[in-house]
Amino acid sequence: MIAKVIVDIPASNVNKTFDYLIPKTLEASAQPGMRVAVPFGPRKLQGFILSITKDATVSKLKRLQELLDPVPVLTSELLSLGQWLSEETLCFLITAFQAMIPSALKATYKKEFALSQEQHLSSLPSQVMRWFNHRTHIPYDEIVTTEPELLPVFQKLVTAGTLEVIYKMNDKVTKKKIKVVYPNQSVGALQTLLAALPPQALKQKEVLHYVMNEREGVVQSDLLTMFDASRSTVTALEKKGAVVVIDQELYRDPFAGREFKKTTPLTLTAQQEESMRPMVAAVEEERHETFLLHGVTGSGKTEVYLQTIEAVLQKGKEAIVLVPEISLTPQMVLRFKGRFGSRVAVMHSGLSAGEKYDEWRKIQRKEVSVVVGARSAVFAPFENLGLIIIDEEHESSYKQEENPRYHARDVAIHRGLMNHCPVILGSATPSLETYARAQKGVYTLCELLERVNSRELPAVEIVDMREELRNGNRSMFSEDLFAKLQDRLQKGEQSVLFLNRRGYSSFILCRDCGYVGECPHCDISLTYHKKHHTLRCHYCGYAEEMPTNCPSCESSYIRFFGTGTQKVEEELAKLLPEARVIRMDVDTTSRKGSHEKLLSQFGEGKADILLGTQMIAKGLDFPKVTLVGVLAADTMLHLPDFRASEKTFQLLTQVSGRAGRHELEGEVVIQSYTVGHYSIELASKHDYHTFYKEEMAVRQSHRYPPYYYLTLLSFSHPDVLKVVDASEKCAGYLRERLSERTLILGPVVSPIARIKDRYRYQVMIKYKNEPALSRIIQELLQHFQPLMDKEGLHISVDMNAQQMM
DNA sequence: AGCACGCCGACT
DNA sequence: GTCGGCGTGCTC
Repeated sequence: MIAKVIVDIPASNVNKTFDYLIPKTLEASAQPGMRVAVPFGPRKLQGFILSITKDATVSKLKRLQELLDPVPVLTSELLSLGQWLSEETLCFLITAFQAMIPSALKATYKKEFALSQEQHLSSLPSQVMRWFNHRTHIPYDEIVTTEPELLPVFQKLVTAGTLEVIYKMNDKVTKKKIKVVYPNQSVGALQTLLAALPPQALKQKEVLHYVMNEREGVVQSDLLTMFDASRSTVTALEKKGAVVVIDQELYRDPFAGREFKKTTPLTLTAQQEESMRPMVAAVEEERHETFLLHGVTGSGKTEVYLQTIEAVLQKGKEAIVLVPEISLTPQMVLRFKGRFGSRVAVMHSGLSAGEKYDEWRKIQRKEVSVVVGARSAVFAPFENLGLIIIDEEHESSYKQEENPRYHARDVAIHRGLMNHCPVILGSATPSLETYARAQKGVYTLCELLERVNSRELPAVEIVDMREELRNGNRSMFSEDLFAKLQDRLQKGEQSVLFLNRRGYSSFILCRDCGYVGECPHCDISLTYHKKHHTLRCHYCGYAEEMPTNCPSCESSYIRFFGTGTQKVEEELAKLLPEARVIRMDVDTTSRKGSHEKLLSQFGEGKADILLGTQMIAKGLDFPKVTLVGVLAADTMLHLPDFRASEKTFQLLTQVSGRAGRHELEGEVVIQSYTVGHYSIELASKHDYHTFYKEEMAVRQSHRYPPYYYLTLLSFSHPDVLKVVDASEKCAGYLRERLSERTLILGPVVSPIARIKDRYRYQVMIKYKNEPALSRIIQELLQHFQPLMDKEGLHISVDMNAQQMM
């Protein structure tokens, strides 16, 4: 039998299957979707079996070396989904498959030198022999980093046959194994065996006496500490056939030992009930349908999800819930764990690679029926999928900005289609694309326009900060906001202050000459890092000491413009010294679990003001919060992005929704320098529908999505002339082949003109109907392949660009 | 990706 | 005359 294998190299010339002979011994167990180790040239690589056939396309076959999984890691559905994904996003097959499995299953490769058979150390030159002191294998990398001039010597010894090169392949993360001791015979038989033990075998007696009643097994290390015994005691018992020791895979449960308060379904409002009915119907009928659940903040979308999932579980099926990374908070997880207990797996970036793997294994082994996770959880290997939910559907984090450049929403809908199951997109501020589709009837629109507690949405006041400045207020708090903060402080109520991080990033600036610290390799300003007192580049990792004097004019008035939040915190301390402030930003939440800790402190009333960035905009739900302040609403409005208005509207709406969710009434103050702007104006009125109409008109007149599709080609090269030349040629190539109604813009320089010493240009394609676009771009890539290989030109394609960078 | 094979300049 | 530069093409 022949296995068609796709190997672990993302390159166009190996983006196809290779045939391998399946050894007789593995024939029974080899299955499509398994990872395998295969010889590839002189190396040993990981690969995936795509299919198994009788005959091969080539004659000289190698045999596959090893099966790396007892059961396939890719289900047959995922195998075909990968195919689809690679066509849809124009990525290599291997890249699509790698995105579907936990990174712990990725292979790492190592090259080593070892002495050949029948060779003796003494035949080595002394400077090489030194390396073989106390070991038989010398890692290639070690020589490269410490004594690269010795490499040719090693190489020569290889050609001479004295040394050989060994290619090693390992899993990235070793599965945590634990030894468990089980009784190996009936209690009666063991009783006899126990009696027959020699009298001096005290430890064995004790241990066996204990183990024989533990049919569930005992962890060996526990057993040994319990009786102060050693490994040999257990081995002796094993030899006598009394017990058996089994290596068992151990789950690292990040929620181990945590109690989840069981919650029961809440009574639904009439609106919730009405929205849910068609969703449950689709679940019952196992029919694909995409729903847009448009519910204002606090309208109880989550409860609708939970009860729809309940219907899925009733049917014995499984559900995927996608949540944006940033709102995958413990609060959120608790709601799901509280309702479905141990039937839930949770996948988010806060988990270690090992923990992620363990959660994934729970899905694979059918130990859970619900997964709550960020973007990549859309690939959960369920085989009986009954529902996919995407919460906060509009969030940009659902788009992966590296290969494969997929949007989780598209993948979800495709999986829904394949599995005959409904997909629910939920949001208070749906993306224009989604809402437009709902309007057209492509998706079923369900609206929840009332909050569950019938509370009014909070009153929102917009403050013109230019006015404040004219009146001599140079602080970052308007008089109004400041007065309200004081008021809450007096009443013992809580406030949330929101600062948009962008535009406030922590660059350094010379106040004399205007010098801004920039990365020498990337056209981007350096970010100040407090912990190392260095300036670092976000893109390439370049770091330098924080200068004491301006590198350009020697002035000592060089200072960094603090992390925004830090600065606000300082000012708060000056103006409201009695206020207890909790600051949440990348600096204070980088440690594991600190995010959670800070929030629970705030929830317990240990602070009066929560000050933070994006990360506090979502999902927070604290009864005592009655004031929300947005310090600068328009910092992201001026970004070079046609979605800037939409993003501003979404953010302001989300933030406003944090106030007055319970008994106490809430109030919101938005400070802005662009008060007339419709996105700010309409967010303050909680008026999504008018915003939708206005923004749609703008999109139509500028020919942007959802009226046009948008594909972005990016080019990069160390030589600016080369990249301009290449991108012009590509634009020309496209102009010749695409229809006249399609717009091809550029090439223009990218918003970030240079990263890691490579100059960047881009070409934007706006189109309504271009059925052959994928094929044409594929041909373009083929056509320019020689240029990419020879000159080191990089071309990246984003078939559904969300960001212009 | 990594490696071997292959064709043109400065060296024992 | 050879060692070695990296351009080209292949890996089942």
